[in-house]
Amino acid sequence: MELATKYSPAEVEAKWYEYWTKHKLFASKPDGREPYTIVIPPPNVTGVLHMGHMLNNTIQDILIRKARLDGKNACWVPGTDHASIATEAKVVNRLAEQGIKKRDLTREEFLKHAWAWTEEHGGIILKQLRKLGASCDWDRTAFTMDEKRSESVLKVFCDLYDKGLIYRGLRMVNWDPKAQTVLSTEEVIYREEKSKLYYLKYYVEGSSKYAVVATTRPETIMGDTAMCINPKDPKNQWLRGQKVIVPLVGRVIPVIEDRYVDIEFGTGCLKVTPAHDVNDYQLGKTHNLETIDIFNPDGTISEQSPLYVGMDRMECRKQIAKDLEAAGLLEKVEDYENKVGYSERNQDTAVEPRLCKQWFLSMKHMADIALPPVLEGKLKFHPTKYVTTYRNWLENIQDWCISRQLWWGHRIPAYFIKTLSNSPLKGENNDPEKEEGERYVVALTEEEAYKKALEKYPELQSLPPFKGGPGWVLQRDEDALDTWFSSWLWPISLFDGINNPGNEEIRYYYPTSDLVTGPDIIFFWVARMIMAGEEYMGDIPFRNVYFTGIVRDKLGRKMSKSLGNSPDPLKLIEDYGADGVRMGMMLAAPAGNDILFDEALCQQGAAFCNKIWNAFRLVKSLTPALSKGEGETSPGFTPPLEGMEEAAIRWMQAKLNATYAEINDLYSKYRLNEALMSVFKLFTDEFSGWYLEMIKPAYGSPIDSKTLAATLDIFDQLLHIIHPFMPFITEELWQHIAERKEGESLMVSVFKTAEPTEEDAKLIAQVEEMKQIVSGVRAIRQSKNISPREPLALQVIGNAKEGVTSIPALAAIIKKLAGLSQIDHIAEKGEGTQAFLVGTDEYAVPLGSLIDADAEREKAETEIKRLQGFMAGIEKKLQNERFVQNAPAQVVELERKKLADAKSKISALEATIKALG
RNA sequence: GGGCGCUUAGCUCAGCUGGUUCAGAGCGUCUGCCUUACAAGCAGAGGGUCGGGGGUUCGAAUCCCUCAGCGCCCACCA
Repeated sequence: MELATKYSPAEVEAKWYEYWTKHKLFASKPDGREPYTIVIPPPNVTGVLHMGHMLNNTIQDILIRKARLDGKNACWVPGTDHASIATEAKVVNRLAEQGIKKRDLTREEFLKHAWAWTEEHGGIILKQLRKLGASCDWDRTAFTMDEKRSESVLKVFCDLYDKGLIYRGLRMVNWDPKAQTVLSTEEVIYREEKSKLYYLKYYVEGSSKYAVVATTRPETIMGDTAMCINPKDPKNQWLRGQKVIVPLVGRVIPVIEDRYVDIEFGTGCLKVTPAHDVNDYQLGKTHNLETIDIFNPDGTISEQSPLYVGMDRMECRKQIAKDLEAAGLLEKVEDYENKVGYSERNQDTAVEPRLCKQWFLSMKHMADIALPPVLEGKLKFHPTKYVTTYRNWLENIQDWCISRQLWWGHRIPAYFIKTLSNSPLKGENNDPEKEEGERYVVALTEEEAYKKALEKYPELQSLPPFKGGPGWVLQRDEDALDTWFSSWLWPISLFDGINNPGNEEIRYYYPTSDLVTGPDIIFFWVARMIMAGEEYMGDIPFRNVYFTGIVRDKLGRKMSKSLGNSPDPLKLIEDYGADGVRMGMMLAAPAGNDILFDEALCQQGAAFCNKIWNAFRLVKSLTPALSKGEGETSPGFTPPLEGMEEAAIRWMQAKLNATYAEINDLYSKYRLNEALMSVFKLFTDEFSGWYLEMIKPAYGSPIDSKTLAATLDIFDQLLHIIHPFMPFITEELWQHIAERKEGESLMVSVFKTAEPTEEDAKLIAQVEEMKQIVSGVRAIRQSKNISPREPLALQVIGNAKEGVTSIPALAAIIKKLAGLSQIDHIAEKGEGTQAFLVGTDEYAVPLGSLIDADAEREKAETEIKRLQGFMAGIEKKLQNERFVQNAPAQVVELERKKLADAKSKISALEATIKALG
């Protein structure tokens, strides 16, 4: 079979992905093996693959594939998230393009469009993951809004309500005027912003004097219902008990006093707008102030305001500044930096504090159960620094606002009781801005809701009938739940653990093994999954969380559409192959740090594939001859010398075992980039650079069949080690190195190496020494411009004869790799040789007239000087009594050895100078 | 305003509880090679005193203090 000198990934990757899928090799079912489970962080159902996903899923795939090779029952569950705000926004936009407004549609009509959109775009991202090689158990693909997951969500809502943990309350919440929904505190991101500080004049009623108030939001003056000063503020004492006039508006408001006001800020006067600021709301409550809501839900000025009705809040700010100026009510405007909250999903929309009634989950209990497993280390974070972040958040937790004014999502299973007759129930009140008087029940079905309603409100039975039926009906809450209220159940709901507690799957797969995700969703998702896990399973949802970094470009900038610095993942795969891209990602990804992505790294990945490919071509080209002792029948066969091949094989196996032990350790610490680097060096340097050169027969000659078999075996092991990182090329070559039955795969062939032994370590050390001798000779060739083909002799000087050249097999390898005609052991080196040291052993290559005596002498002298300085340092140390007394004996002994070594090196160098004449 | 983390070779990063992996790796750079697996390659070389300062210690990249710079998270100062 002819193999091209370059590896071309495209066909190979498509072929093997199909093969794996066809034979269901990613599938997992509970069995007797140890489970290894990962649940995918579900990407947005209508999302498109970006570099963050690439990194995240490459890591998950590496872990899953490693677990498979370790013989575990690996199960990677894929799925998508309905992403209520983001998806609803996309659907709204699309409808807008068609000239359809959301508010003109019924809920059912809108949802039809949303599902159509989901089906059209849904799952594209999962298809893209296949290109990357992701070995998910696709038959398990789930969606946060599919039947099982939806049922789980509603059940949990009802359960938590019954436990008294979910409540409905009137609160100051964060309102997104664009999406027109509330957000949780976590969904608001604050950005430092250049803005203006406006100084407004508030005239004292019936006086020509005025107070000045500094504000960043002049457009809220229509909602002012007080001015506040600090009672201890001397400069504002004159305002005590006065009434002031809101500029432009003309409303007269009282001056109140509260220690909350910062005397130092601005003029020490604060305008109080209870409807539009969290602190002002508190003040309003304390001081019994009126609340005037001057905004509509879309951020325009409401009818409640005497001025600017219908104008957008941002427009209004500009206009009001002009009008204040014109009216002489604006004292000055200063530049100012402040933090403005934006919606996490609509990053161009400033969030508005707004008072309204929402559903909340009480978090105290959740924090209490979620904190211990992480603090006690039962659940581990990698890197550990996030434990502090986690703890901080949980210890200062706020209740979770879980309702959203959206249709795309899980509709809240709460039913309001609406009276129909002319005689409503006493105290009935469905005003969203009033706390009291609401009647509702929470139930899984409407039928159940009726029953519960009658139980909870027996007075309903006495309500006069309406049009022949009961005098009341149930009206289901229009709102949907926060997306994260479904994702927090993910590790449980994927195995149907809410609907079918204790089923076989949940018992087998839960707790899952590792979660791989970004630190940006530690609160949104990770913490809440731990809460749900503890609440519903009484156990952690996963044992380890590996937090990845953010993918940035090579200049350290975040990848963004506007910068155009985000490569298209699929294009990358096309250009470098999935294996190449995977390696490129991983090389750039130190555990827990941001990754600076550089396409050149994919290049390196692709080059490594090529290296593997060509090493394979060499191995494949070797033709076996009979083994030693079986005769030498093949023409041109050179029998192995002094056990050279045996030594090479033993060494390579030892090196492989030792490296794999190291790699396993790195995996356990999630230092995957370092593991990959080890794999890379093992293959490139040790196997290709040294081992293959050791066993490679002369051109056209056959190879001893035992050596070939051993080499194939080593190659097989290397493929196993590389496979998690580069699944495609390894599978391709694995199929070529032996006869395989249809359905077999490298991916599921369990692999283990032997424990490294002391003898292994000794052999490895000997070969390291040997390599240095070879490199020493090569360096001489390089400096003297001697062709590798020209044979040289090597002199082993004096005691160096006890080194590795005394081992025939290693000496034979040295001869082969250094291109030597002979190795001589001599007592003292003669003239015309160039020497080099390996440790304290001295070697020399006779070069005759090629030697530049002056240059050599100078080099030796410089080195002697350096060594003398080195010795002086050590001697000083050894003369220091406190060192000798206090330092461990080992350390002192070591210093003595260093000294002795330096001495012997110097005498060797002196001999060199002498020999130069 | 609190908290966390970072600063080591041109770049990206390893260096755990202080002393043989102590100054490392990969990439890049330079030099020489089209050597019959691979020029997406091979061989060889150069390069940092570990952000600044101080301290502890026989001994500090490693521990402590301090200054400077950078990054992230949290927090209602208009």
